[in-house]
Parts: sequence; structure tokens; C-alpha cells
Amino acid sequence: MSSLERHAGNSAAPRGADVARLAGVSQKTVSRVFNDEQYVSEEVRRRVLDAAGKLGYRLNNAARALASGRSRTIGVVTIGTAGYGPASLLVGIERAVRDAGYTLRIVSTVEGDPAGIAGAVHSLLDQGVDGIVISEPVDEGQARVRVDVPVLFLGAPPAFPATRTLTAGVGSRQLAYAATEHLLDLGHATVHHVAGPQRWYAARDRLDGWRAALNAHSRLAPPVIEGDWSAASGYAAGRQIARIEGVTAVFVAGDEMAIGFIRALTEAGLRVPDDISVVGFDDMPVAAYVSPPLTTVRQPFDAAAREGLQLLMLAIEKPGVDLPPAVDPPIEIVVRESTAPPRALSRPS
Amino acid sequence: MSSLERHAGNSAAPRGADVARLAGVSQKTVSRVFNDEQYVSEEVRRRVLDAAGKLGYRLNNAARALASGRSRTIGVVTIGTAGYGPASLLVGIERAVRDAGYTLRIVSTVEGDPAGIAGAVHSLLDQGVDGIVISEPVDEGQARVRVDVPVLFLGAPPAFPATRTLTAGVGSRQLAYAATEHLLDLGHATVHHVAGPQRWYAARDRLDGWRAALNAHSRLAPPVIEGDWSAASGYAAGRQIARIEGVTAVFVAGDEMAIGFIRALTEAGLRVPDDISVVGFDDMPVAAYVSPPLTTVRQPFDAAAREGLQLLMLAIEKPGVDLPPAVDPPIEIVVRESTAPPRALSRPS
DNA sequence: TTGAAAGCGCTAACAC
DNA sequence: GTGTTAGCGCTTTCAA
Repeated sequence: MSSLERHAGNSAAPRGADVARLAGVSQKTVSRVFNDEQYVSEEVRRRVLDAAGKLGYRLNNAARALASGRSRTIGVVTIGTAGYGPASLLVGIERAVRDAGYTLRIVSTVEGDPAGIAGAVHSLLDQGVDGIVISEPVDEGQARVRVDVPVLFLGAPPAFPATRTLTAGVGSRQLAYAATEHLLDLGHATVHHVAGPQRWYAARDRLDGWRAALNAHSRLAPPVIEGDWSAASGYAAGRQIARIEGVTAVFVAGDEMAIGFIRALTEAGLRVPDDISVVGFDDMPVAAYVSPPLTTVRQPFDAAAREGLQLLMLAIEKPGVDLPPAVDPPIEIVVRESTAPPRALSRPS
Repeated sequence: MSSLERHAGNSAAPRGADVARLAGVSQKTVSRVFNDEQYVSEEVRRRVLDAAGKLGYRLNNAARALASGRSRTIGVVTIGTAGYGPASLLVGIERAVRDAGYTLRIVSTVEGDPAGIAGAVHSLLDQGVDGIVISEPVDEGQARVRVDVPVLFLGAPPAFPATRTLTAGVGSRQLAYAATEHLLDLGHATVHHVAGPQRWYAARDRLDGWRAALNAHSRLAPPVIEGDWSAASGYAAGRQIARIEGVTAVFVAGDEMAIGFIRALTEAGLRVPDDISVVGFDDMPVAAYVSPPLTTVRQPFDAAAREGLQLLMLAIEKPGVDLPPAVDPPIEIVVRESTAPPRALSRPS
């Protein structure tokens, strides 16, 4: 092992001072160039860049963060599942963060983790993030966290006090409203609902939207069956529904559950959509290819992530400025073959 | 805006020195306590912890990273899609990283990005990660990156030189072999293959495994159809296969493609498994609930992530030590209803 | 437009 | 067991 010139780190990595020496300028000037500050002559800039290229110099972000107090990284708290919704949101966030010139730290929570979201937020804070986004928040009661950086809740009301809390959403409530109304418009007397776990704000929003649509049309809301997003729980719900007389339309809060749900109906000898119409939620890629192709609503994950991050960036970079309200993303319902008018209507007996 | 006591950062945040003063010890002792070093008396430790609690002190990781040259964070390069495979791998990696006491940085690549994996690795290096994992690597030709931290390739041969390159995998090749053999054992004369995009090492491994199984049984390998993992591409492949006379068994390299594939077959009036048997790959959650329930192989994402990270941690923390070879994860094939003996066998004519 | 000096909050090395 | 000293590689402040 070779003796170290400097006591830590990779002794091969050039510092700003090395670049400065080679370019014949001060270290501060190198810093100016790499931060795109003004007041650097074109000629000096080029000399610095040349030297840096020769040496393979790259800014040391730990040092930068220590000196400036800002890390230019965003922390994301996500749910530790490979589900289509959470994963899509994460992809959208990653893209938006990168486009904003920031980098990403991630910590995921597991259902039932005692530390939960609060613990995840703390660990992010320890890492010195400049802002936090809580993707797919669940209700964990009154988490007593006090956070000094802006926090974006993607699809939920603020769950704890922060310097600035922001909210942006995928419009779950409106989407659920539209899904329910689609079924009502087809002529169904009412619409049953297979909900997501009510700890999730996303699940509550969908339930709210469903109930609102029913109310708006003066229909009675049947009892709700609660699943856990899994296809297995959808299947279980399907077996329950299959035993109920007179059900003609069901809004299932997630595509995965909807696929399990339809499977159970099929096994029970019920046909979709002839006997029962079902609408899913998410428009996951396979939805168009199952049998029958699933009518569902499309969540604007990317738009929500982009929109939300724009707010977060504003809050980070202009702490004083008033935030514009989040614009609601467009509602998109994808009608395929799992929905139809009720039998009584299509062939009046 | 209040005047700052210190020139940067949050002036409210206590430093180690503040804790030291309150506890009546030196700052170095505080550092010792927070790093769980030995040679601190129980009494002093308690006093320090008390003081820290009172002040709400937390270690500043930027400073720690700068001073020590280590950040205790792992960087992951992932593919920017919400697909079940990549997402599952990411979840597994996150868990393994957290269990090892490290934190996670993520950057995703988009198909067709000129910077690609090399660019992602660089950005991670800029952030000062201690190790890198390339999840779902694709072949981008000779990327000229020189990396000074250990790199773990999850399911691929090393694609560029690094201090130490490690490989761990989900055993795609063996899984594909098993899937193909399952069909052969059922009595099919040969097995067609719908492959993933061959830029992906994961897709190549599956193709290799398929071909190997065919060779081992002295069967001819029919021409391969290449998809892009999407259900839509599986659907397109299905339409092609449906026009070919005499196909009785198909191994599709991904469940999502398999679902699209089966849909195309169904629309063409072919029945699964009566006319054609199909095996998928991944065992995504909905696979058990589509019609017919899909026979598929289960990828051990979690085991692979855990196994791979163990190696990575070893490489980071004991630079000298020889790495044990990665153990192959168990092969698991899930037989459901999309496979059966060929018709000629089941009812001999 | 450029530079010098100070210091961000921690760990490394060594003394006691 | 504990403390002292000297950086880590940047940004900030202020002077030129």
C-alpha cells in the first residue's frame, strides 16, 4: 500500500488548487468557473477548463455541501414495493429531479415499520438533503417531526409541520369520480367499490371520488370492500361480490386488484362485462392485454411529479416567494372492453 | 431575515463542539461517541448522549464525508422504467443497502440516452459514492469509464474497468433453461422463443438458457422473435407466431410480453394451453390471475440483491480480501395453467 | 475581473 | 480513556 500524500480520500484525485496552479490562477477562480459565476473573462475560463480537463478534475460535492450548506440533492421517501403506481411515480420524480439539476437520495419505508415515514425523513435530513418528497404517503397518525426543509407531499395533505409543505397530486379523486360516472352513464343503477387500504391517502381519495359521484347522481353507496392493492386481495373481493345478488358494476381502486377481481368472477361463472362491468385504476401496461381488456383511468404520474417538483424547487430556491397553486392534471379515462351497459338495458327482458 | 451567526448552513443546527461544551468533554470525544468507537467510558458516553439529545444534535454527513473520504452511500444506476423486474431489483437493493448501514443515491438512464450508463456512473462518482451497482445493465459498447470504487454488475459481465468489479445475478440463464426444459418434458417437439431486447444482458442470458436446453435435448432452435419487454411487443410476436403452422410451445422472456402474447393468440382463435403452451418469466404478481394463469419462473430479486450487496460491502470495507464467488440463487418454476402436453400427445390421433 | 484569508463540521494521527 | 492539532476541498467575505 502506497503512503498517502494527504491523509484521507483518494490521493490521486486533483483538487481545485491543482487546477488553479496549472492554469496560473487562484483556486477561487477555478471555483468561479465551475459554478458558472459571472466576472470571469473568457480567456481565463478557457484556461481553467483546459487545465481541469487535463487533470480530470471534478468538483468535490462533500466539500461543496459543507462549505455552502446546500447539497443540491432531494430526498424521496417511497414505499418499498415494486407496484406499478409507486414505481411510476419514482421514475417521474427521478426525471424531474435530474432535469432540475439536482440529485436524488432514496429511502423506502416498509409497511408496518415502526419508524415509518418519520424515521425515513430523519435519515434523509441526516444526509443533508435540500428538500424532501413524500411519495405515496400513508397516514401514520401524528408523526412528531419538525423539518427545516421544504417538503412535498405527492397526493396527500401535510402530515407533519415543515418550513414549507407543498402538495401536488395525480387527481385521484377526480379520476375516481370519472370512473364511477362512466359506469353510471352506461346505465348502471349503482356502482360497488373495491377500495385500497385506507391508511393510504391515495385510497381514501379514490373512495371519496366514488362516493361523490354516487351522491351527485343520488345513488345509494353500497358497502365497500377493502383490499391491499394486491391481485390476491382483488381476487378475494371478487369472490365476495360474486355471491351478492344484483351487482352489475364495480369500480376497483387499482388495476392489479381489478385483474384478480375479474379472475374470481370468471371462476364463479360470471362474465365481464356481460354480467358485471368493472373499471380499474392506473392503466398499468398489461391492462390493455388481459381478458377482457380493462377499462381503467390513467394516472398522470409524470405530470404530477414534474408539477410537484417545480413547486419544491421554487420553495428551495426562493424561500420568500408565494407558491402558485398546483394545477390539476388532466383526467383521462381509457374505455376498453370490461365495461358495458347492464344486461337489463342492453337486452330488455 | 435574521443575520447569520455562521456564514453558511442553518445557524440553528448544533455542532459537535456545542455538544462537547455542554457535556464538558472535547469535541473529539463527541465524535468518538457518535462513531461507536471504543475507549469511551460509559459515564462520558451517557453525558455526551444526554447533551446531544438536549441540543438535538445530529452528525453532519457532508463534513464527515469530507474529512474521512467516505460517504457511506452506494449509488445505483437503474433503468428508467416502472417495469416489474427493474422495480423489484431496486426495492431489493434499497433494503440490502439500508441493512448494511449505508444510504442510497439513484440515477436512472433512459433508453437511447447518449450519456447512458457511463454518464450515470460519472454523476454518481461526483456525488462521492463508496460503491456502485449497475442494475439491469445493457450493452452500450465499449464505454470508456475508469472507476475507482468497486462496481457490482447485477446480472452482467463487467462492462468497464473498475478497481473491483463484481457480478451477481438472478440466474436468468438457468431459469430460462428450466422453463424450456419444462416444456420439453411435457412432450413438445421444440420450443419457440420470444426474446427481450438483446442489448440487455438479462435478455441474452435468457436466450442462451433457452438455446442450451434445446441443444441438451438435441432439438432444433426455431428462429427467435425479439420484443422490447412490453406487452405490446408480446402481442405483436403473438400475431406472428399465430401464423406459423405447428407451433406448440413458446417460452416468452417476460411475463408482460407473455400476457400480450397470449392475448394475440386468443384473438387469433388459438387456445392456451390446448393449442399452444406458453411459459413466461418473472412471476409478476398478476401472472397468477390472468387467463389462463401463467406458468412462469420466479426471479429471486431479493436474494440476488442481498447476495450482490454483501460482496460489494466486502469490496468496499476490505479492499484486500479475496471475494467469495457469488452463490447461484435457487431456481423456481411456477407451474400454472398456461402449459400442458401437446395435443398430439394428450389425445393421440 | 481576480485573489487572500477564514472557516464549514468533522476525522486522522498522535500525544498524554 | 481523553485531548490537541491539523487538515479534508470547497464557498464566503472582503479587499484589490
